Amino acid sequence: MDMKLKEQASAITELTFDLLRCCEAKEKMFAKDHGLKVAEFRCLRIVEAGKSYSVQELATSMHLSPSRLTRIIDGLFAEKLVDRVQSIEDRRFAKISLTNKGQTLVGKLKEEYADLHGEMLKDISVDDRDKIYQGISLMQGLVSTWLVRNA
Amino acid sequence: MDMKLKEQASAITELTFDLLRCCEAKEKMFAKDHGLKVAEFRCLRIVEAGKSYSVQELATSMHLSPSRLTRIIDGLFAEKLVDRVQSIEDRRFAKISLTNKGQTLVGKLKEEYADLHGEMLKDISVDDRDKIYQGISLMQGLVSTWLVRNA
DNA sequence: CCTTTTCTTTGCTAAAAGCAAAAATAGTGA
DNA sequence: TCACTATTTTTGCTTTTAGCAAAGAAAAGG
Repeated sequence: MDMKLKEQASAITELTFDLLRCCEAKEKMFAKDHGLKVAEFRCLRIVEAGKSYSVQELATSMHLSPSRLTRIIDGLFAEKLVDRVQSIEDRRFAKISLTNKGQTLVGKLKEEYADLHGEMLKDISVDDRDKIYQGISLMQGLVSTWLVRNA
Repeated sequence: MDMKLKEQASAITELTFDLLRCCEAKEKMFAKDHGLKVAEFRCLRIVEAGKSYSVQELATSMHLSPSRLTRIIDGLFAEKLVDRVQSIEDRRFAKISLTNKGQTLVGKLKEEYADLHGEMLKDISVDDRDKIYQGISLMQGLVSTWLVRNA
């Protein structure tokens, strides 16, 4: 009865584990090729041009501690990729946003990172790409809600 | 024409990125709950009972440097989870294998880690689980071969 | 034998990350 | 008002993760 679940769970566990290792290696390569630390790349990748973020927001969406984020932002600030201003409404909050230089870089990063994936995906069928999308989408949703419940 | 590819690549890039962060958080929680460092958990997860591995083999399959592996194995050895003996045929090689204690632990780890995924997967249909499997399987293959070509 | 190659370890350094305490600010109840 | 509490971020410190380059040890070939 639950045998099927157990089997599928095992198989998915294994695959996800391998995928994770590969994707980490991939991220590391990409960041290095662009003169960024992995943490910086990961951070830049989630900030959108024009929006501003608190340290906490960034920490939460990156699954890291606020103190860790302060350090990552320090680095980006030093490279003039982000601005950091105190919020006027509540001066405890920082407002982190991309500088012009940051926007340009992030635009390029997103484009090139998508191109890299395009390169990987170009030789398979549209259908298979859709299977990848659906599968990962489902999985991402599950892991995400599991985390909320269990963290 | 290639518009479809570009779109799909972007979407998959984004999703994979999010999935990665979540799975890393998940691994970290799991390792911590079992009194292991993340690197130790990752290493234990790939060694099978009865088999023996060289440092290099482990390094390659974990996408890490041999020197890093030496240190991880040091830790596991200190906890008496693995044995490390010199190969008799070629004494440059180390032969890393699980101790009894290690086998017991790894058995438990694998079971519980699969259970954790079973927990996540239990409320969706067999069909959706299969979609996850297929999607991740395809993606893992692509990233893996991309890495071989580009590393 | 001597040189070269291969596998692992060691010493050192950098990057990644968290914890606990401090600092700054906001909010609140007496 | 003012003392106390809560929130947000930063700082100091430590741990974990990771790689590089050199050293050590063993094999392989000339």
